Amino acid sequence: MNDSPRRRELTRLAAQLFVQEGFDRTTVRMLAQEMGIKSGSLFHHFRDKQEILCAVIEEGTQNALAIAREALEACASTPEARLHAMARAHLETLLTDRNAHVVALYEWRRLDAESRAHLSHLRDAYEALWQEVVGDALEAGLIHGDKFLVSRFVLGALNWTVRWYDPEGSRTPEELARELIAMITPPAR
Amino acid sequence: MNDSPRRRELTRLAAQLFVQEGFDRTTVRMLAQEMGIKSGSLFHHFRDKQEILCAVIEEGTQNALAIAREALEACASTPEARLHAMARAHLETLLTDRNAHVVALYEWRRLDAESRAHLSHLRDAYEALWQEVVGDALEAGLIHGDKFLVSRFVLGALNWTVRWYDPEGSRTPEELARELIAMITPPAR
DNA sequence: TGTTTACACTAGCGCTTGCTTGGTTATGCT
DNA sequence: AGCATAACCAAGCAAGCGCTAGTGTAAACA
Repeated sequence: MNDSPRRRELTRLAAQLFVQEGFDRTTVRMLAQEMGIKSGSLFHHFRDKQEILCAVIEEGTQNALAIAREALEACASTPEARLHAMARAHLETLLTDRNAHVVALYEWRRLDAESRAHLSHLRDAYEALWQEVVGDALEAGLIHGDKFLVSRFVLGALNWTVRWYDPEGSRTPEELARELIAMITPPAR
Repeated sequence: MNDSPRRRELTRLAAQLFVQEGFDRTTVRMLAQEMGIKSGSLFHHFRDKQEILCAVIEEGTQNALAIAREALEACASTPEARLHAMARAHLETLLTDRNAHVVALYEWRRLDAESRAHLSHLRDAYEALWQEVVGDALEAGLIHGDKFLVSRFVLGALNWTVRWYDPEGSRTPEELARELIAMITPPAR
């Protein structure tokens, strides 16, 4: 019941369906068909439908966390570079792992109590990373305001992009990140 | 089938249930019970379940639009005052009409094609208002960046507040609006 | 060679869903 | 008084839901 390569693949397919139809409207039969098996076979890989949702969100969040940490290690250590790296990493995960993140954003409330508690820790770790980077930028005088408030405003702006951002359009995540950081930092430095 | 006072009341109750349970998990029987009638009677007021969702979102959006327009008329005509008035109005609607807005944010995709088309116009009108105010602030040199991009970033930051903002907490919408505007405007003016 | 393990199948149980039907009661106008 | 209309109810249909039980099969291991 733990994670096999097959389960990974199924989780990816499930994420896609959850985005298209929403969690509640996605039936186990639809999931099974998309996976090329019968509905009964699905419960060999997942205990119940809830566990599929949990798996989708967990993988998405874990990827986001990993990518953010890599980005921080790879970039320069100036507060501005770190801020930019975080924003860019966030936007890139939002694209490469789009389905999982849309599910995490829109179907969070369908999680039962224990799944939610488990995943909350992951999400909190990610937000703590943001607060750390934002805090450093504040101390350096790069931006101004309250650490938690700024973190939340920025995360909101970034997450909202899934509503309007078109990957086929002219802007890259790199540019988008730069424009966001430019918006909250004074023009003359 | 059009809007009676009773229908208004029912719409308000529906919004509350949709927030608690989500649209798909809210059954017509739950709706009816909350309204103090039997499930069959529900279809005297609404053609089908979809129409209830549509009514909830329509009223929320129309209120937001009205309140934003009032706020703009009531405030000073400087770009900064107008920006602040819009942010504050948005946060206040998000509070007073919280249920309807949460539904609009999270259950938008459950709308069928025609409802969505109808409501898109309302939403576009609201966003156009923001773009106008942001555009003026840009021309006045108050903020910098792209008109559409800034509008979307700001709207994202504001809408995200429904995830974390606690009305019982120490911050008022007024303060929150001020802090957001401060974040995107250079400190020295 | 015999046994285990992983994965899939068929069949269907018990329950809930949105919505309809056909009829009853309350309100208010003429 | 007579009538129209709005609001409601009890009962239930057809479809679909998540999930279970029991079985088959092919590869991996002893």
